[in-house]
Amino acid sequence: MPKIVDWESRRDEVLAATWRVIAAHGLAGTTIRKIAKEAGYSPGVLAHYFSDKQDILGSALVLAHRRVGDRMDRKAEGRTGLAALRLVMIEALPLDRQRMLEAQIEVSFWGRALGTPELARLQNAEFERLWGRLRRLLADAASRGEVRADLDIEAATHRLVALIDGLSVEAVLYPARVPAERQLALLDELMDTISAASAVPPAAIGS
Amino acid sequence: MPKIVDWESRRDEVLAATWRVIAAHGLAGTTIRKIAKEAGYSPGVLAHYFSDKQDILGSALVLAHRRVGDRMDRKAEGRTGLAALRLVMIEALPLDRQRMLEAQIEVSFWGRALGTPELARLQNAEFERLWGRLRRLLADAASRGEVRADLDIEAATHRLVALIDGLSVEAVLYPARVPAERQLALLDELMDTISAASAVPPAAIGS
Amino acid sequence: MPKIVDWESRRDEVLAATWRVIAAHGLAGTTIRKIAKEAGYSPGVLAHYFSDKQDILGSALVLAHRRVGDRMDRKAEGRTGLAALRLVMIEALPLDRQRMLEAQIEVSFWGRALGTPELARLQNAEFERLWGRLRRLLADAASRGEVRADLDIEAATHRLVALIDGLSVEAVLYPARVPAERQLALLDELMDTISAASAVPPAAIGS
Amino acid sequence: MPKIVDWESRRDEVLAATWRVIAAHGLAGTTIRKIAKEAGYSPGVLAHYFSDKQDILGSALVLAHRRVGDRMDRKAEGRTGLAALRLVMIEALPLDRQRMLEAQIEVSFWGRALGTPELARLQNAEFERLWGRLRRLLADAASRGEVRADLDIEAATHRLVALIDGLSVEAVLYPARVPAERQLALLDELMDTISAASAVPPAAIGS
DNA sequence: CATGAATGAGTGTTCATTCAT
DNA sequence: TATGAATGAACACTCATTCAT
Repeated sequence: MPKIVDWESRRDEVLAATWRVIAAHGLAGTTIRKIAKEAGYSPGVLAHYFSDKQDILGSALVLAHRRVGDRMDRKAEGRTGLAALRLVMIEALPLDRQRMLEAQIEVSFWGRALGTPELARLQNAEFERLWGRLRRLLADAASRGEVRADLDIEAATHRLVALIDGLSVEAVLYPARVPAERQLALLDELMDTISAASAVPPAAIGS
Repeated sequence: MPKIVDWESRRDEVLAATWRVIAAHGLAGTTIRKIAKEAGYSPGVLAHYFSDKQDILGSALVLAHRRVGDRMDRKAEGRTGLAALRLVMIEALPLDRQRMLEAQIEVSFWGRALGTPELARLQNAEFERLWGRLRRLLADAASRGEVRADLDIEAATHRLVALIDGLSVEAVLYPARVPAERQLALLDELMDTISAASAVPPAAIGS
Repeated sequence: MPKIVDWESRRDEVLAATWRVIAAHGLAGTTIRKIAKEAGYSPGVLAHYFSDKQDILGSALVLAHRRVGDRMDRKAEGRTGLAALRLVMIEALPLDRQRMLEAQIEVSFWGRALGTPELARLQNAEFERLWGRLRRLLADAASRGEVRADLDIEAATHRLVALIDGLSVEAVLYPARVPAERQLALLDELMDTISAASAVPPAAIGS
Repeated sequence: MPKIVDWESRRDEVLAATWRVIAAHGLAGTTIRKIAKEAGYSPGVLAHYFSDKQDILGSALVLAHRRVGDRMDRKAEGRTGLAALRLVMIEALPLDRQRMLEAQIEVSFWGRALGTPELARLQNAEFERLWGRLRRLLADAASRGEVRADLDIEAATHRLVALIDGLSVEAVLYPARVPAERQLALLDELMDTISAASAVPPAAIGS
């Protein structure tokens, strides 16, 4: 009678350990042995839950994204339009320890995509989900008349995503330069240029 | 009468080969053997020009930055204020093949900083230079009355830098999503929110 | 139920293989690959039992000394004074195959000390142990009135140690010149000059 | 018209540099580059004076021996028997800086013999010369009636050689334990057991 | 299921040697 | 004759992966 283990929770446990190792040693310094040690298991056990190292790393990235996505869902629940968008954006910015860790994971994987097509595809799909989520929120806000009438939703989505990505890498590399207040200021500035409530004349922006 | 080689140009030759290897195989897949092969030498030669692999990689990053900086100098020469700033920004964005390669180099190194404090310090210093250059240009523009009277120069610098970083990583990972026109549109939008010529009432933005 | 290995005995197994490789190829020709092959393992295994090559070599030297020391303990057990001293000396001289191997190990490491301070320290500590053991035995013999009343114990200890070292290197380099009988003759001559019982007329020495 | 260089003196210059490198870095840390640098030449020039590294090292050892031999010749000139023997022995013991350097060279090469048959043969020949020199001096002393009538000249030679070798290695590894006075004391003790004049009462030895 | 011993390919690096200049 | 650039093999070491227990 084999021991019954909670497959999913065991996997998540290992993946969370993977996050910590990546944050501490970088992706290049992340070995299966370090992950196993951090998780409290023997190196060989990972083979039961993952096919290989690539699987572990990819899964760690996906899980991190899912955690962020879940938080976004919870925070935006019951809200709509720009109000929901702002809360979603806040979950994506490296504003506290947890989100800082997520940014470290994220940035670590970016450079890996160049030599690992499989990972590049994965990142593309993940990126697509974030992009789609933001675009949907913007479209929702537009349908509610919350945004400037002439807003280019694709371009606006791009501005949001670029802000997340830009601030993420800066927070990882130069944390002192990216305090939470600055991040919120840049976010709100951006939201203002989107908002219909802004006194900004349409013709002056995005032309 | 020994064979005389141009030390500097030989180094640059190897570093350019390093760029190509990084772009093709990623930083993790960049080995000294591949660099030597790409440069057309035997693995041992690199020891003549560099102390170790870290030296090669760090030098490759610094040289890439210097190339960008030199182009910025040339393009901005004889110009001032926002006009100079725009030309400088254009050299930093992944708008063509060359600048795309530079973005690939840049993004590849970001993830490496976490496990390599030495590299993190180097990146900090390089980042500081870009940040300082942009801030100086903004201050120059301000002194010429080209920017909004109430502009927070630090925050505006940050928006510029975040745009560069955000678009860089996106261009590397999802090139189809970041065509040159989109990049220029986002840049000009940002320039507009900075410019005094903008009809945007000061109170409406960045408050 | 993982495969259980006797850590200590596996280490000793590798170290004994190291001895054989050193004796056959010299310390300069001793590579991790040769050691692994001689021990019957793949090169990578050694990393499980030793931190690095220095660790292997140092441990091989220490183990060789411990083997000699253990034999000395066994042989001298229940004996005292000069009788014990003589048996101890015999274990240190390259009188048979096993002790010849030990001499080869020993001599191989001497030259290594110059460029390896860490190893020099180790050798100093080991030398100290042999010196102390011989001095204690001499002091014991003195307390039993077995040695000449005016014997300088430090100098006498030195003569014993110098004999071991001198004969060791000669046995390694010119084995034909250092047969067992010659070694025993030199040892007994030396013991005679120490012994109080030495009724040996001057003329009888060296015969 | 080619530049005329003094072949021999250029070789000796390189070999003296080799001694210094060996003393400073050990034989294992002695590279052709270090030797060339220490001698003030470029690495490639050594190929003009030596066939390969082995040639350099072997020649360095032989030259060191010749230097010692020359000193012995000079010191013993005009002397005979035990008086000459004592002066010769003194040149072989690590009594001052120069002879200490020679001991370092010597000891460094001992361990190398095991993996380098060619070097072992060389050392055998060199050893033979020292052995022969000492034996001749002893035989001369015997013919002059200076030694004990029943002295075994071979065995006595061996005691002399073993003293040199034993003290040499100890001086290299544990210099503090082998001060000049101790070396001279051990030498004179040994000379006493050889000398016919030795009216030394047993009790006086070792004081 | 879990272990951790074992594998072996691949890495950065060093170095004696060669050779065009 | 002298240079030092270039070669390429060998080294110690790391690590993902496999597998007997």
